[in-house]
Amino acid sequence: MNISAKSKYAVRALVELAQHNGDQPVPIADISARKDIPLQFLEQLFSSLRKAGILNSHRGVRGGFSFKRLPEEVSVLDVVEALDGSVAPAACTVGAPCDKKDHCAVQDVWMDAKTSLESVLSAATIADLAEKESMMYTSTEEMYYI
Amino acid sequence: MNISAKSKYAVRALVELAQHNGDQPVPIADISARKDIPLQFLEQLFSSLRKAGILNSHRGVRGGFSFKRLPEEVSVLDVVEALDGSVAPAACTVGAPCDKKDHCAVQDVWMDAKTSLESVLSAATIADLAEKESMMYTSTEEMYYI
DNA sequence: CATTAACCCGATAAGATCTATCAATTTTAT
DNA sequence: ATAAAATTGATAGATCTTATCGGGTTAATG
Repeated sequence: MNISAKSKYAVRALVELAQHNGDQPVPIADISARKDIPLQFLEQLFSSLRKAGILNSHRGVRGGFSFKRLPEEVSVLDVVEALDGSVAPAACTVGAPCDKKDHCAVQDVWMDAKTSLESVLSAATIADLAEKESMMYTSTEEMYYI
Repeated sequence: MNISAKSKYAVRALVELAQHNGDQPVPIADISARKDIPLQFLEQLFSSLRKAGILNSHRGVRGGFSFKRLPEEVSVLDVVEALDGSVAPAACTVGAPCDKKDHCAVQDVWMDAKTSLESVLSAATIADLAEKESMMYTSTEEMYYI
């Protein structure tokens, strides 16, 4: 059970984007530098997120990316599904043919796992995470100024 | 997010073993044939399950495998952890060092996912599944005898 | 209108992991 | 003795993941 580096990078990058969300699009080079994510890899990810309808892109000088959907309405599940596909832990839970010899009670367990994962990951939005991290940052900074 | 074929094979195999659980150990060749699992691959899996304290092995003629812990007390999580390790979807949730630049709210999400998965997978025992499948089998058979 | 910042796209390489098989050995009931 | 069965270590083959490369396109700006 693993969430790919793609999804982990992407969630961190989107949180960063949400924190810098003004009227200007943000170039991926900025995000790459701040979050220490390989630039060309991040390009691939954001390209997928654009195709998934989560981001807008703007080409040319002063271009970059911005949210197409509000960060409040983009969940971690949306990101993971856009980049890695379903979180189903077994193909038989998403329609793939199962070994017919099984009168398969096991499938129910994988299905429960899937449902449970979806529930957790859809509960967390990018906006939530951005706000949480801003608060963490603030309180950490305060440590130095007591 | 994927559960390996190893774990899926193993759970199915253990359900089969639970259904045949008498005083005699069951050879893996039988289980392999009934569940259509590659024999030598299954050997590896059962060897791991033995090392994990879930199964007993008996060598020689009339040998085979039997449960060391009762099927009622072996959860799907136990099996998955024995074969694939932790179900943690991100290394940072199990002690691996995280990128220090992050004031990381994202980690909480992966941690919730892990907890939720563990909860679902530990709720299902091999004995539960064996019983369910026996009932399914019975009712399917009845279909033919109406 | 030339320059440059930035995204776009397809290919591919490097590495890791997963799945499976092979060959040889050891144990033990009969 | 023989045969049934687990044990062990090596390794092949396939697939997936993680990047990187190299060129292309778009558009703001002076």
